[in-house]
Amino acid sequence: MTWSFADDLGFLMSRASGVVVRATNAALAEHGLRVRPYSVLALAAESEEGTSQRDLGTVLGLDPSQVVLLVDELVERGLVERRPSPADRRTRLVVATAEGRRVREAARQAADAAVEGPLALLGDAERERLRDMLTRVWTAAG
Amino acid sequence: MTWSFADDLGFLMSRASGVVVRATNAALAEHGLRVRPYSVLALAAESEEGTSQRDLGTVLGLDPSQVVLLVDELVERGLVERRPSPADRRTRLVVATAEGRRVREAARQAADAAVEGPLALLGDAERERLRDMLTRVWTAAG
DNA sequence: GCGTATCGTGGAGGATGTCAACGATCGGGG
DNA sequence: CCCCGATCGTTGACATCCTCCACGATACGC
Repeated sequence: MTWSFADDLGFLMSRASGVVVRATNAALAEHGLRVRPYSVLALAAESEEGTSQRDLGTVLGLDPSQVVLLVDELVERGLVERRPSPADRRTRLVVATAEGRRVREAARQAADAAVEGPLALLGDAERERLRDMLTRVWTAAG
Repeated sequence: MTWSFADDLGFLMSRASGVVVRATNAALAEHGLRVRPYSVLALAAESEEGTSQRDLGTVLGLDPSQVVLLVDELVERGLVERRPSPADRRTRLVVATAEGRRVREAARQAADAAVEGPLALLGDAERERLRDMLTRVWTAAG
């Protein structure tokens, strides 16, 4: 049986991303994380000096008000900390703690492994093409 | 500037589908619809006899309890109606009204046009490949 | 017939997205 | 040097959306 939606790109992208997100969430649950807090933690751990909350929001496509809550949660659990920026007293730099970096690394491996399920039917070259196309869709919208 | 997320397929799929969904919602707003109610309406309009709410849920990946509310909303606006099934008194067939079919057609054209923005950078052959890959991701998760 | 499964419905709770407002701070133009 | 508009973080409100659980009504297999 085939429906009009089976060839609708918007529908397919929603369903596929839902599948991947759910698989990732299930894997992250062992580490007490979900996709959103994990992405904040991972991005904060990318730089030694830390990342401003505004930058976290822009890169991850999150409203600043959501970043506050996510960072609050991570601070609560000792995975990141807020530091004053030496250059701008308005901004607060979010930097991962040693514990945060450990958790992030373990979570990353779990997430990568979990995603292999849904992506099993895609070869390396295909994934590369998929990455390329999705990036173009993303950037075409500013 | 490039981050670790820029090549994460899960992240890209979420962002890209978000872009498409937002563009679609904006286009559907002129017709007083959003993506979810629209998809229910469209699927109901696919068959003359109507579609059971359970089937709507399974096909669209929605919880049955959500389908109830979405159908309620569409009934309220006279776009669909619930009919008893001749074969099973438990199921209620959701069938689009004449008005519902008109709205659905207009909404479809608006949605198709809106999606051309984000997908502008993809050629026809690429869209076909994208469809194929996303379908495999979707079905790989059963 | 009787037990089990299914359909629609209702309700709870959490997660997510969007928007408006506000104090504190920065930066630039006069 | 001072003021004004812009920016950063934060809070609050609100709508959407997802995931469960429970229930009455009905169907179906044994």
